[in-house]
Amino acid sequence: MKLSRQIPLNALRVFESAARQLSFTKAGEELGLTQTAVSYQIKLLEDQIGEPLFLRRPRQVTLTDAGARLAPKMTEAFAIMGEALSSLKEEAEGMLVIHTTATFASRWLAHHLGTFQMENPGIAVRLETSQEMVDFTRAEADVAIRSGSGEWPGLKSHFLMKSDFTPMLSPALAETIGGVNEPADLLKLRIIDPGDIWWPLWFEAAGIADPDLSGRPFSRYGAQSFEAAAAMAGQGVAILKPEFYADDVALGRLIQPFDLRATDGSDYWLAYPEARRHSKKIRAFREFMRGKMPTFRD
Amino acid sequence: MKLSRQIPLNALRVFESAARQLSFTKAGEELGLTQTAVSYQIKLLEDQIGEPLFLRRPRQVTLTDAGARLAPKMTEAFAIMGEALSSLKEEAEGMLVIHTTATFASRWLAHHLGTFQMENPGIAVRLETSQEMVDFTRAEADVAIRSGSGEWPGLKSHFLMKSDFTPMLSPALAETIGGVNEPADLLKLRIIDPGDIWWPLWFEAAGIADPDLSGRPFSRYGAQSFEAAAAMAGQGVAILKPEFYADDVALGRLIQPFDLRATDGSDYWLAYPEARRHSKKIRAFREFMRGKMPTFRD
DNA sequence: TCCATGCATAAAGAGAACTGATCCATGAAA
DNA sequence: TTTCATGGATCAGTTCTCTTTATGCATGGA
Repeated sequence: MKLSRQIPLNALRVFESAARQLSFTKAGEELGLTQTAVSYQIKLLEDQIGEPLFLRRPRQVTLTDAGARLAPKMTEAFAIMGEALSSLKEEAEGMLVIHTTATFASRWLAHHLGTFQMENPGIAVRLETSQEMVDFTRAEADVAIRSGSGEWPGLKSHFLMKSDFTPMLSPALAETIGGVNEPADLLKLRIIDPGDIWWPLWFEAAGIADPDLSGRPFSRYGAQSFEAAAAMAGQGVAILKPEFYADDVALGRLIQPFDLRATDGSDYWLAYPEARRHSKKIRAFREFMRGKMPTFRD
Repeated sequence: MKLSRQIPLNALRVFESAARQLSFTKAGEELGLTQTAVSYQIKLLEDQIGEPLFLRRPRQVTLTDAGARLAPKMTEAFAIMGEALSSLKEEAEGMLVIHTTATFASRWLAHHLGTFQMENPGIAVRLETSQEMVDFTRAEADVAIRSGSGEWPGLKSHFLMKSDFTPMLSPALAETIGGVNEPADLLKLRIIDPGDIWWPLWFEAAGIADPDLSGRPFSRYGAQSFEAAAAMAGQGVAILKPEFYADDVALGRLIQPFDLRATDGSDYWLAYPEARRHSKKIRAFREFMRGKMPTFRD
């Protein structure tokens, strides 16, 4: 059975307007309908109720007792709906939930989010971090910043930057072997997380096809930011995305001995559901990222 | 523009049910829809709002923040509507407005309406009397009892009884001329309202083709019940519908000297708008009339 | 691993809803 | 009085929303 058969909601909506204005024509104007449609809906409702709601007098309609009782209730009910709906839209536009990795959050967003909030005082930001790409149908998320291929079905994604990496270490540690001058020098030092697949990728790019990392003291940190902290503490060489550690280089806590970077093929992307690309808050964040990321692409 | 574009009322209705039960399938059952339809409507609403309302988790859905804020408001609004609508139906069914002539009201309804109200304690009766046939689109009326042809467009009408008439007078008046034995005797008496077109019709039926009524003392009462009162007071002979005065005959206040009745072609009918024939109160009144009127016809 | 549950998606069809044209009644203005 | 303007009703035609059937997918439990 059609839903509209049970409670003729559209007819009630039309009735509410017509009762408020005591005119079918005006109701039509208010609702963007023709007078014909209003007449049709009112009759529909009257048939459903089994009672006339309007008395048709020439050049004006008036409410019957029944209509007069019904009208204020309908006005009230539709007011509640309208308010709930519009306040929902407002609130929804005021809260931006960003999902990203712990590393990107701490190393990049932390530095730039303040600017976004200055520019968008009406938008509160909530940051969620996780290792996996967020599923927008299962979690409350507006946008995600992730490394990957940029191919996610149903999502619109914008290229942010290449996810390439290079060895980094503390200046003091480099000094212990008289400076790091060529890639092979790194093998004289402790490698932080030698199981990381980035290491063989980088060494291969550096011309050292098959470095023996297997026998080395093994310590898995799992998150780049922890590895970076270990490197800054002089505990070894870490392989990091230099974009994230520009500050630490500037402050002398880390050095990047080689310009050479390697990549594992996955880049950083901004992604959000295709259907929500016109949302105000999403547009605001997208434009903010475009301004902050020189390599941003649509 | 379609009305449903502005506020997707049907989608909200579906959302309300789904949010209350946290299940699309159950919502479908409650509303008499398939799960597919529910899914479609929810998506429609989410697109309209620009914000997901449900989180789809395996084997169950849960409300997002936005959904949780919206749901109680919708439940409230729909409750108001539902209550207003059902109380309207109850009230509407509890008040029966009968339009009829003053004569029918005082001479027939007055005697029988008590029975109707005993049988239908939930229905209050309001009686409106007027000379003209009521226009159901312009006046608050549920049923009308009228004499006429029974042909009223848009109205369902039931034959009640023939609208035939015969002379009636007080026994005392009849005695003054030694009893009324043949129609011509009536011409010896004062005729109440000799201008009434019923008189020539009846005399013609009685075989007196062209009685001279023109020179008689003229008094126009206009309503049958006033003429009847005058006849009972012995002021003359009135031409009346005997069905209305059976009581007065039984009490000896009036006599009907001849069985002969004449008719002007119009009968008594019960009428109401075709579209409202299934209304409970109208059905109740129709069945009541059927029981009280031996000549009632569908 | 297999089955039951619950939602999503696609395609197609029904019919509700809307429109445009026209008609009618009435009150006001000429 | 006649004419005009206003406001609804009616009718037929059309659009497109909504619904259904069929199917797929993911997950939790047996």
